[in-house]
Amino acid sequence: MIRITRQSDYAIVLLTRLADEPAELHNAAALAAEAQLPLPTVSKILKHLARAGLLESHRGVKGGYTLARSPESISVAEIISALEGPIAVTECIEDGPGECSQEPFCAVRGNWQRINLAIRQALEAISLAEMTEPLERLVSIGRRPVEQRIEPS
Amino acid sequence: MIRITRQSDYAIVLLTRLADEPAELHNAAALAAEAQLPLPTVSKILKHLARAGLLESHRGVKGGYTLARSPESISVAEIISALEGPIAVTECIEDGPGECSQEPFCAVRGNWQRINLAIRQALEAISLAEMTEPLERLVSIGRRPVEQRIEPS
DNA sequence: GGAAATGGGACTCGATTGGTCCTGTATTCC
DNA sequence: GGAATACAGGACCAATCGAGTCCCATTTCC
Repeated sequence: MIRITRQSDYAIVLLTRLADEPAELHNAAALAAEAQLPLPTVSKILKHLARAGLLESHRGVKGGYTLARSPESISVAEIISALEGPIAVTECIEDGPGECSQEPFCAVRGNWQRINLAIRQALEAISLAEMTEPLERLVSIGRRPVEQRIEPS
Repeated sequence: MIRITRQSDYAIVLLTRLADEPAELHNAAALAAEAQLPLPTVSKILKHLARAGLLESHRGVKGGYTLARSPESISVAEIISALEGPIAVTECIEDGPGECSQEPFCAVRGNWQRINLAIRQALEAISLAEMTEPLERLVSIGRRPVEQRIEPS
């Protein structure tokens, strides 16, 4: 269904909370309460984000998480990749060349790669900072990918 | 994983075969053999495409399928929608306003709608005809969505 | 040393998808 | 007119995947 997982969706919601107060440490319990999501799930997501390098974690009492980088430099594509692995619209794209038995007969694989690239670039062009902004300022979502996509790859 | 279903993938492969010989009737068995896919699965996919109006079917001996429209006028987005329903990156987008209990607190829903729109437009901009073309001619995949996406919606 | 927090898994349950099969209906050909 | 062929529509099963929970180890602060 061209669907991201619910966890990626949650992740973005949680990260926007962290982006609101970048200087402070937020622990999993507080974030879960704020976002009205179950604690174990929130905890799991935060762990993944920390392992991917998007969050810095601090253990122990008074521990918690902060953004590892500025919200402007974190893209939606990175967040999704952190939880779901590389962005690949079709199985054959993720598997890489040679894994699909149909490949010799398949006339469309290369074109899927192009589509996949277009989607990935669209997601890379949107920063976490933009996701926190109200809608009016977000016309750039429609525009930003343009420059990147025009140049041949 | 931002993944389309395998059936949508198959559908595009099958449709490219139909697009190669638009004037002739192709039955399910022949298409299955050409694409090296199991007949029941191919048959199911073709039925869905026919019901969605992308294929015209002819029953009886010597029956089969043809494209209902020219390959240029069928978009990848239509094909995916025919098999998977409307393109919606997140649950809350598909459900429509009011269905998500988090909605009053959710600051990012509107932004997801924008992202979803960008992806949908990228898929709408690619025609079945383009999927059949060799890679060199496909720089347009990277360029086509631009004009549509710039205009405010 | 105890409490509180993250780190890293294993595990279960449910939904979705992939795939098959069966019955009915329309069409063609003999 | 009957038989063969091919689509229409859905029921059905199995496998996979995602969501969510739980447990235990490790670190840090008081």
